[in-house]
Amino acid sequence: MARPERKTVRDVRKGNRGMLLRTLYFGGARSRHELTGLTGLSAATISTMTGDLLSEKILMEAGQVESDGGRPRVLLRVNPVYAYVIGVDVAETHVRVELFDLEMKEKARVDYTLRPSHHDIELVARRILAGIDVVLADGQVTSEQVLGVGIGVPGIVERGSADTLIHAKTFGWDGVPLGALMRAGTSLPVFIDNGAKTMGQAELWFGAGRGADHAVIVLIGSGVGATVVADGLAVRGTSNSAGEWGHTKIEMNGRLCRCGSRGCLEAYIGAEGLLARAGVPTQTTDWPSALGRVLDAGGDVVRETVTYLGTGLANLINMLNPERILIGGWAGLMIGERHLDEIRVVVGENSLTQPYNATSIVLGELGPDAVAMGAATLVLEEFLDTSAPLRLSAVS
Amino acid sequence: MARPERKTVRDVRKGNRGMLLRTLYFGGARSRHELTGLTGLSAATISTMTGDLLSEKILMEAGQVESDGGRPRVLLRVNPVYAYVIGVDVAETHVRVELFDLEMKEKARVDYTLRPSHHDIELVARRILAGIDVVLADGQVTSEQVLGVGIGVPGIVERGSADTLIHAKTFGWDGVPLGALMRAGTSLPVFIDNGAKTMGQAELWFGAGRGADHAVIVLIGSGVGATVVADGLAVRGTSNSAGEWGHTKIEMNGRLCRCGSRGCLEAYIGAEGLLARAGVPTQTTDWPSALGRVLDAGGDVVRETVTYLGTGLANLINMLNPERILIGGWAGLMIGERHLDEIRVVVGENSLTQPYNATSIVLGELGPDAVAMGAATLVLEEFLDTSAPLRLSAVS
DNA sequence: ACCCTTTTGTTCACGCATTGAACTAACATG
DNA sequence: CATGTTAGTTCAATGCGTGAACAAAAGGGT
Repeated sequence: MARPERKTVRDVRKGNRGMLLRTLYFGGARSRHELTGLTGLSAATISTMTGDLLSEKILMEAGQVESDGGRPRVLLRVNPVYAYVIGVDVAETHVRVELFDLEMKEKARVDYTLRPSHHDIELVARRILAGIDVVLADGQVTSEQVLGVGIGVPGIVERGSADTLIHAKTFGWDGVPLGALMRAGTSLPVFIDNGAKTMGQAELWFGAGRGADHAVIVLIGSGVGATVVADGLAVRGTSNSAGEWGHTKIEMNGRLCRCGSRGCLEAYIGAEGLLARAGVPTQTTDWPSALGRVLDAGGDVVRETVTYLGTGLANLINMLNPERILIGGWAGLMIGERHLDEIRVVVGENSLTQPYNATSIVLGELGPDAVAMGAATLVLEEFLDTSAPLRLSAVS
Repeated sequence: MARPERKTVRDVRKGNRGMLLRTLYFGGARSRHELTGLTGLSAATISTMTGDLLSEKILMEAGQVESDGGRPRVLLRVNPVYAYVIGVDVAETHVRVELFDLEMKEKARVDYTLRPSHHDIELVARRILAGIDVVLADGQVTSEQVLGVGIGVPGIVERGSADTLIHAKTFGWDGVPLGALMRAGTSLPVFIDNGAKTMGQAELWFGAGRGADHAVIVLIGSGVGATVVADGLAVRGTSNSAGEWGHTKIEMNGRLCRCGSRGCLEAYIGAEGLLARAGVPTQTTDWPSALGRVLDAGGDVVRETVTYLGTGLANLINMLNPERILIGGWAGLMIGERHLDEIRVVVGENSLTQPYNATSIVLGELGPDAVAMGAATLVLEEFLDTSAPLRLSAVS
């Protein structure tokens, strides 16, 4: 019963402005005339609004197109260097900070390796803050030109009213206030979310999920997670921990999972569980190449993996009726590249006809590097929604 | 990426009016002064808006309350007899048509029994149309006073752009155009949805789900279904068939389900599957009392049922992170009344700590009769959103 | 050169929305 | 009956989208 907020006339402008910006952002350069059709707004409104956006330098002209016999159309586009966004990927082995322009072209990047023992939150925060300074310097961008910083972290991100806390067992983080630590070190707006979700967001906006209103983006690495998108929006749940697909039970009294429970999907299709089932020692090996060998060898373990994965996806289809399912994550891509057709067959056998026929199952396009990009997307989303002008340079 | 629609100043009014109406509908009688606080709107706007609604007779005055020392507050409330809504429950054994006022008080009802062989769609449509006339006559309400008809049907309701089609295997319905048949027989607006979902809607609005923004309403009868609510809205999926929880696989190579697949949750916790597992012949017996005997007898079958149900709910919690889970349906209520505490324990063992602690698991309040009421709620929802005045009597 | 046609883009009066401030209404108290 | 207090209304100001009139920028024909 999420009741809507009070609205005033100014909200109308904000909403329409956001819509126009989104059309130009995702639809590419268009003339004012075309925009009337695409947005449903009148020519008058388009004129005044693009006028505003041009003088704010959020839009720019992008050449002309002749229009047989009449005045040529002036194309408008989002100015990719109006502002920049920063995305951060906090993973087990590294902290990566990337600077993007508005078109999500990478302008600079810096990596810090993390020793397995050193997941101290304050160290991580220091690395991020240092990384921000580095990419700004490398990219020759001032802090005032940056709309914000998005951070993808492992574990559950609890967005309390007061502060966002992070719970990540594997990092030894239990209610860690990363948001507060960031705000202490930078004045940039900070957005934090689970890394699997930021990757899902990236696939949804720029990868194989483009244009889908109902989708599930499934992430299979050593762990297993999912991003659920319903009506174009990510489903977050009441404490922002929706999407824990990996710990969904697929077998009663099944294999022991590292979460302590039994029969979790992750224990079968997660890279660690898969390798363990194949008898590969999971301590020292290079996981990706080990997994490659297991998959190429074939046999029962691989067949079972396909069955478990397909059944898990079938459950998602029955429950959520998505129009598209994306398989991502390094392990997911390795399995999918080799066995997508067989997976589709298993899914078909285990889901209802109606929703199965409405779904297409495809591989992710962005690869495992998209966590930082997805995190930056959180900032971009805010910008497109509010199209808030930059804090200082609004007047210039 | 559900892009927002173009908005104009009039949409602002529509939205705010809807919000005001909802606050009065769910919050009970309030004074104009209180409404300013509850809606966030200014006193001026509240004044003009309530003025409109009063003269349209959508609102009415509801007495005064003294306010120490000053002018007394005049209470306003939704006028329960401003208009009426009709709800229809199409089930295996009967078609039920009910007339409600705006407060969802039943004003009239009529039942038609359906012989198992007679699920001919045209017969059902004729029964519904006849039922509408009967309840209008019984309730002494004219057709002009009715906002619309909501219909809850079994199976999958496909809301195509052209027409809504219904697929219900057990009825032998495969793409049946109930919407078109209704429009041929009545000029009232018609809303059709799956019966499990209308019941979920009823629980969400008027039952144990009141006020929950993220909830799952689980329906266990002979079949098993679920309504997923995220951010206050039902998740429908891309072809409106989300929520098929019953055919989610909980066991690889498990029991054969009537859907043809193996290991479906429904095969374990659905009434039919449960009775079969207990060795009760499912042909002629009176299911509810048979189920009562099985449950009271206890033993392995009951313990297993609790385990399967609890695990299934745990999966929902991990995946969707709801703040509340409602167990409904006649069989669900029977199981829940006897074993809710044990179910909670199983759920706790099979779900992640964080989301488990955020969820409360409760029984439905409305009983299995709520399908028609939920269907009528579809009409009510439309009314509260648009607060469209009645088609003819708007001027009066 | 000049005018006409076509298409694109802008300006402006109008209607409709919310709002704060000034104002009126309705009570209790002494 | 005057005063204080709270509730509710009215009105000018401001903001927004829109249609209609208007301006701009081309090509084509004479």
